[in-house]
Amino acid sequence: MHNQKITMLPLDDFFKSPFTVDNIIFGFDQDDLKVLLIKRKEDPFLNKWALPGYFVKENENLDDAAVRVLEELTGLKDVYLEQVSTFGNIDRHPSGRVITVAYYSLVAIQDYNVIPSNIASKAEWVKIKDISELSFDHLDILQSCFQRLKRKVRVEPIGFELLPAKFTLTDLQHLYEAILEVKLDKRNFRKKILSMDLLVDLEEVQEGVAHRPARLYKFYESKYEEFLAKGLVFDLSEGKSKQSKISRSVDTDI
Amino acid sequence: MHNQKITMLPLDDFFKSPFTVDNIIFGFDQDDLKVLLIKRKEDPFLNKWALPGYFVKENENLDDAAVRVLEELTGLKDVYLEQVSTFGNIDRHPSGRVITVAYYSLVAIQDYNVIPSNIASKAEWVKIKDISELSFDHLDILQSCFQRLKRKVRVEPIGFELLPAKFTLTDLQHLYEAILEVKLDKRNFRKKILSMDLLVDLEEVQEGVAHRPARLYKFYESKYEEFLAKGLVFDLSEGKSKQSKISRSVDTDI
DNA sequence: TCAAAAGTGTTCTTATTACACCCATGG
DNA sequence: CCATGGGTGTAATAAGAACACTTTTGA
Repeated sequence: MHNQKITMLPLDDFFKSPFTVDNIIFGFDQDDLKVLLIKRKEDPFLNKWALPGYFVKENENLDDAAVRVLEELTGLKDVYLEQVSTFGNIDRHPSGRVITVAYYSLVAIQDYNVIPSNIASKAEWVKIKDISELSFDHLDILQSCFQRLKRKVRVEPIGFELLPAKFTLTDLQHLYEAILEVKLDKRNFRKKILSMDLLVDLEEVQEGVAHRPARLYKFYESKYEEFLAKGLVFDLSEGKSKQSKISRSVDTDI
Repeated sequence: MHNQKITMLPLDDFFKSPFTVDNIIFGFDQDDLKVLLIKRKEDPFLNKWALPGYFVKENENLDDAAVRVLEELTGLKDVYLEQVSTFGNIDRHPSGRVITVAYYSLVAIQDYNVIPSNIASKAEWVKIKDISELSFDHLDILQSCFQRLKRKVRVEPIGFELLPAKFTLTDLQHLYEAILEVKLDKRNFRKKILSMDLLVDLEEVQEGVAHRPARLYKFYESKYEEFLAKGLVFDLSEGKSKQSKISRSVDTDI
């Protein structure tokens, strides 16, 4: 205790790096899973597509930076972001070493109005299957977050965030199919999802469709949150492996 | 393209932080899950217990830094480390802002010889349930990694890393019970684990125990790796919720 | 011979899978 | 009246849960 000042090394003795946050915002639109991208108007990667991300400030927690940067570049506000992982290879940024922390989120595309600004000349929802190239190591980051989403979908209910307030069972099935990249059986899907007591039948139907109109549902909010908190395993994929095992997740974070 | 030099901002214009890696090394010993801790011989937190972690160097990838720092502080070599998450709140380090990336690993305690050095005056395996206080925000980091381990155990086989080469079914059951913090039914546990074709009966028994000696098993390596790669759900806990659903994981990383 | 842990099966219940036809609407 | 997607049930199989007694060893 008496020599505290003597043994403490100043932080300036250590290597310091700039660091950024990058956001992967997933949205679902019709039958496609999409990601929000910006077109850069700054070098490096001028005029190239990238994830909306930028530098963290000195007096800003990482999580706060992710929220701020997302809003500055795309206009998206009040989005819940979850940290996924950190990319810190020495050569990942052409201008020098930059460490980046990746965050992800799920949003309903129709609820947000995208306004590009700051270093973004454009901000657009792009189908995930059409993305083959991105700035920096953003394609790796996207892959990593997509893996996380696929995993998460099996352990938590997902959809509230990605679907409009009223949706059909087919919409929900298509969402699961898009994320899991599988085909599901309509009857089994419905049986399972309805047995969970997670949906409320709105006693309304679609209008103006050229076929029998589908019933509309919404999520039963308190039940949805209970499932989120308890983290019940919630696998809707089928025909996989005969070695499947019953599972339950206790944890909240994935 | 013509004005690339003009629009590119130098990285020095942005805030730079020192950053560290912290390692959570889980081990299993008898019936207890343990974590490798060091006693610090440097301020801040002089003489306090902490996770083995230190600053990253300029020309070092994050993953490489985690491996190096672990060896320097505890003598553990050739340990596979997996990134868990990054802690970057502005006030997490008393000397100023330091961002830390947490890594975790599972090892068989008896396979490693712990040698404290560098800023570690001691390095010891400590029972997880006996840890109530750690330096910095290391208790939060530990909690976060323990959650991850609990999740992982349900989605991948675990044990190869934590158990000695030869073990009994009861050892394996106790490992699962320690991680999941539940009691399992002996018959159901054995039925399930043996049906997976993951273990090899060594046709040997324990020696020198004051009770009927148990058979010894080892992991069937190629099968084990196949399970790791395919990520089959592998839940051995019971008596949880009537809402359990059959699940399968496709992803490798957790 | 006693204490301690090993080892072993069955029954009941619940969840998953596979699968095909009629219905309601707009054009 | 036709094309389009909506909506529905059952039977067979597989997996999980609950549960108690006998065996083997060393002390």
